[in-house]
Amino acid sequence: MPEGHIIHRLAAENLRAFGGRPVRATSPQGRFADEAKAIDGQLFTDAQAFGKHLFLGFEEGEWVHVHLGLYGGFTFGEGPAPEPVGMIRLRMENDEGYAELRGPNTCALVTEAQKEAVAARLGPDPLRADADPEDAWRRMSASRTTVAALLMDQKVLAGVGNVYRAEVLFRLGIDPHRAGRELERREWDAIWAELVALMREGVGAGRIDTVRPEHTPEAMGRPPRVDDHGGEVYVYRRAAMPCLVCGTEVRTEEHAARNLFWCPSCQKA
DNA sequence: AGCTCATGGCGAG
DNA sequence: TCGCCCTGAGCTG
Repeated sequence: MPEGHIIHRLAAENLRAFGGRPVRATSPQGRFADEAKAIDGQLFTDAQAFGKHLFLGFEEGEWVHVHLGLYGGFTFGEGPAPEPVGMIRLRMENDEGYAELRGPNTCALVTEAQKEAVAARLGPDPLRADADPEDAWRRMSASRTTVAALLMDQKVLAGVGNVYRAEVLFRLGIDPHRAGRELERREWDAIWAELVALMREGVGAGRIDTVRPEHTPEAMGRPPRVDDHGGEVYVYRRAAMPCLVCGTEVRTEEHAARNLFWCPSCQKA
């Protein structure tokens, strides 16, 4: 259940667990059996993240391309891997430990060229050092689509999902329904800066926390609340609850087939 | 046992 | 914009 911060974290975790050593690969579920056999026993050479896309590199030059989708996930364990439970698309093991991949939207063996093609069609990723926010601004500032939809469009920005988009717009007091072309340059600069800071923090924490110290439930004298996603947030999945800043009921609506959350009072046009 | 929901994305029309 | 794909948890009955 991942936005970009989790994918970058997984790249580091896979590299730490398997990097520079041979890895045993299997597909207990069977749906990745031929590909797992092809990489079985190779050196695990690299792990890279581009937005929500994860690439695991192997010595013969191919990559395992993973996209977790809505509910895919990795788990890591120490020691020998236990009997498979449930649908394990890919399991990797070495003498120290193992990793299991379940429910990915994508799990495919690809060439270097295919990997580059995936990276090329993505917008800048706030978590990557080589990201150029100007690419995103060009698309944003030319579009009649809403800022809410643009922030989730991976061709515009890579790695931002439903939680970060809701929280960044809240923190900057921006109405999600405004068109991209109506954004001011300074507002875009602030959005990018917030994404870089919040997502970096998310990589370290492994969860999304966006509430400023002065607005935490403790500071405000409210009962603590942590959502199922595991972080402390202003509006994401807080529909009909009081805004942590102004007390107005947080609103929700379906917006381009995803749930959008915002405070109608703090986020005005 | 069956439904509903979830931090995502693709292709068809 | 819709339907569909991936899987498991947390309900309801």
